[in-house]
Amino acid sequence: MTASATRKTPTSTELAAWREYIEAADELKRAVSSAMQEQSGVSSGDYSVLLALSEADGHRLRSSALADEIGWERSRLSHHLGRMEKRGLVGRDRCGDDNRGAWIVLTTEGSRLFRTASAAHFRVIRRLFVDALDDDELEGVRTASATLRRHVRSADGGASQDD
Amino acid sequence: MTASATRKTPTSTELAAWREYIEAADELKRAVSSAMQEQSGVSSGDYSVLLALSEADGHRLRSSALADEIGWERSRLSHHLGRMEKRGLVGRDRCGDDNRGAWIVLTTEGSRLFRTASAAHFRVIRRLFVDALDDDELEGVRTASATLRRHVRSADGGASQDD
DNA sequence: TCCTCCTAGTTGACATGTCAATCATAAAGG
DNA sequence: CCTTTATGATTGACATGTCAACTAGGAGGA
Repeated sequence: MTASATRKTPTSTELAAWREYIEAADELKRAVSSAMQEQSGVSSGDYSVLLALSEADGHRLRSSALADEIGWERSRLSHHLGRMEKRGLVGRDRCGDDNRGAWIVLTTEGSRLFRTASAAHFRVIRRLFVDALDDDELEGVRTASATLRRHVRSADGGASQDD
Repeated sequence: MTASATRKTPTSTELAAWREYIEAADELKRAVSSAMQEQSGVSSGDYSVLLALSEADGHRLRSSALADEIGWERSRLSHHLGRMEKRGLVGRDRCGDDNRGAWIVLTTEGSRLFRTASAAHFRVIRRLFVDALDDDELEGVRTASATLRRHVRSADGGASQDD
């Protein structure tokens, strides 16, 4: 906001850092998804949903609570739940006191698959991510990521701080 | 590969780092895409393609060279080029010595849009990414990202080093 | 009651990605 | 030449995401 604000264009070093960063994240995400899919038949999206439901009270959540929990848009979740329901991983229970929606519940099959997928998830994260970095690097990545998230969230609300 | 190999499951600290990392990347990517789309009507995918073509000799590339350049699968690029062609951003020139494909060329409109989009791209990257980190953090992110990419690439080829 | 507004969630259209199959041309070998 | 095989690229089916529009039920007030 001060000295650097006079420069509109990132330096080539800064751009290179951006490019490394975003491509690394893409490649990692793709590799993790494909390994998880292959090892357990569960995508990262499926896994987020299953994890949130597993940790929820009674293995069930209202769809908007679930969306908040995993940080998804409602419509994205709605589409995804439809697909998971077709596969028998989740179901819906009518909710007495509010008929606008229902509880999203983990089915027996969903629980079973989640246990399998967790093991695969842990192996994959260890192999592709944790094993690549030492403790200091890992800590550096964690704090930088947290900083970036805070920054993006604050910039998004107050948008158009450009120029 | 040694001490840590006896542990199958990442520690909760390691998992937390993974989660911060991947969510930060997702949020950043989404924020950047949406800001670029809004400011210039060009998505990050479009931008990669336009950038590669702009830097190419004669503003043209064979489709597989372009795919290598930006690290995409062929079919992904093919679909994307189809959409960009419909919008008039790229075209195809028959290639004399090998009739299996064509040169992908930047149209005048494509060049024009690329210039606009570059300005937006720089502003957005600066605002959402570069401004969030100091020089040391940026350098840390760059090296950690490079390390991760190397690791993923080597693990992907030789896959299934699990257990 | 009934009108209005809010909230929960779904839907449809479309952009984007992946995978496997296919097509056309090139290159090699008889 | 004429098969066979390799290469460049597209296609179709389908998974996944986004956005805007819509449905339906709750809540408050005249």
